[in-house]
Amino acid sequence: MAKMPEGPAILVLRDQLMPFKGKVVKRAGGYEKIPTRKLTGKKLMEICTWGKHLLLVFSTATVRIHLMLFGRLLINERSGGKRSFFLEFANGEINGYTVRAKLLDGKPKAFYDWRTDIMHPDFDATWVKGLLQQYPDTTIAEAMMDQDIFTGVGNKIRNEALYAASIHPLSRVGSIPPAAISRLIKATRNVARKFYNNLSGTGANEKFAVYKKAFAPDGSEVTTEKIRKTNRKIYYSVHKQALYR
DNA sequence: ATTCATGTTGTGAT
DNA sequence: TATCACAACATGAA
Repeated sequence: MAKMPEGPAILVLRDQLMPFKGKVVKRAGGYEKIPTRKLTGKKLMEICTWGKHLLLVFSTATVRIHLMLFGRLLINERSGGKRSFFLEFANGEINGYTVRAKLLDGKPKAFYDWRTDIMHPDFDATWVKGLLQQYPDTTIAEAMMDQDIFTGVGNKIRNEALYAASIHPLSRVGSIPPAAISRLIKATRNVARKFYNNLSGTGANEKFAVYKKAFAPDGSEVTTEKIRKTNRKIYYSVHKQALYR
């Protein structure tokens, strides 16, 4: 399985892990500094996600897995190198390479709010809109990468959603008309859903409007810019995306 | 050999 | 004290 760090990809991962739901851990380990011994003999009660976090829920604790930029989670398969986190069951194994793992003391409900998770049924557009209002001077490009506002959004979804909503990434949040904000939130969920469908279906997601493109679908030129602050690139069409400042 | 990439956290300077 | 810019980390493909 390829690297797949944005929200939709993590949800696909969850789907693929379902055969292990309800199964008992035979052996757990990895070089991540968490007490994996505690997991031996425990039943994997539930598997869920919060944005880019993959959550393995046990009766008294939850393992939070994050793939960062390079992480891979292989199912019933191993590759070279040491596993940073793994679980072995009677019916197969989950092998994490360069994934981060952390043990949370308790159930996910105690830690997470799904109103901001773009992949979750509890997503609440009004709530997210309210959160955005707290950052009027921030650029929308930056706000979209904030996992406490747009949980699960990564660089691909951000750029594609801004294009779909016709908003320039360097627009100031406070200057964007409310209707355009609503459009953006809707577009974000649409883009994410499409990514999820593509990944579930073909296992790949390679179709982009502006991300890493030279020209947008409408024929206009795509501008690429590296934001120094975050060291990430934005891709946008000056022609199509309105700048609010 | 070098550069770049779907990400986050910690540190030192201001 | 708070904020900000950058370093650090980890891997594989081009």
